Amino acid sequence: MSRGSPFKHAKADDSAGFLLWKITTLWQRKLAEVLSEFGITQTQFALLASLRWFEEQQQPTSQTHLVDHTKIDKMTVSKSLRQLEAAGLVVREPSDLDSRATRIRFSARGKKLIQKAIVAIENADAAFFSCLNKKQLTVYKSLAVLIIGHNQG
Amino acid sequence: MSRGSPFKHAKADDSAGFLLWKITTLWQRKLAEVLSEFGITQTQFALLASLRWFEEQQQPTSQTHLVDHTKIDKMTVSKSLRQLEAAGLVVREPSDLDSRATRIRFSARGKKLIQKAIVAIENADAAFFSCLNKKQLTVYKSLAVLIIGHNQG
DNA sequence: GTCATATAGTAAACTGGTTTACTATATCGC
DNA sequence: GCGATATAGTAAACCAGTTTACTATATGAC
Repeated sequence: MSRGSPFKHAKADDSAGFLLWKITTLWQRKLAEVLSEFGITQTQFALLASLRWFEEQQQPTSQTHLVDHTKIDKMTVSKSLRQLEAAGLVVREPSDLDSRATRIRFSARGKKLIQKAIVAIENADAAFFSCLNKKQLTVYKSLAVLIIGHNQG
Repeated sequence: MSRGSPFKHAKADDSAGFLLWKITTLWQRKLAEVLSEFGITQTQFALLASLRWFEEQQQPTSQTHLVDHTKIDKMTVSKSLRQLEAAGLVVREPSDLDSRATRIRFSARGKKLIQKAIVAIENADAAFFSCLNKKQLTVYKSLAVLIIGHNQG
């Protein structure tokens, strides 16, 4: 934690974790703002994006698949998918492979929405990091990959 | 968002925002784990750390000061401070400068706890970023500062 | 002084998400 | 097959934090 003003201005002598916290706050805010246009939360976005990935692989998708893939806890996944169903963005139906499981699919509306949402997020992303030039962005991302590798599992 | 597996492995061709989201998740998890030993949330930690900063400046601190400083919304600040008061970590008393305002101070226990918590967080921070050497860390932080500067206000 | 406006803080209702404890089905060892 | 164990999903209670709408005090214009 900075020995100077810990919250007002980002400084290079702030700890990495503190800078991370600030970036995150700003990024989350932007994310929430973009997603609110689509009427979905970050969690729901992650689930839909994950679902899209499974559908691209042509894999029938259960809630458990989404849990494993997104690392979102299963109760949250259960509730969020019911909300998404209520919003008409996904369809839930009993799996024919495993009668305990629920198969999740996009509705037509849901598929369209996630396409658009992903584009919007990509744009927001580009804008957020637009102060870095190509080289800096590459460096930033490679360091990020290092940190992630170091801290997961 | 990656065109490959979007959630399993961090890759340098993932978008910066997606990598940020992953790092953040990992960092928040670690943070929550460390803070749970002290029985406080991240929000409460931020408030206590901010309060410590004000007390170091020898400034009498109101809830509004904490709101401005931490950018946490005022209702959350109000509730969190009441919890912290109930936990015996801070003292709330009417301000003598402004009779609408509440002055916030550490209890002895609160002061001790935040010292220790800050050390614990600093250690967690060092461990989290320990895969970067000194130079890399400096680069990472300077890019972070750029990004923050670009995106706030 | 007094009226209009701004500020400090909060109650109540709500939201998103987690924890705990459970049901129902599947699978594995025998 | 059949009993033990694991897995898919959920209901209910709970928790942290936000939104909305409000009270009370302070401040500024006149």
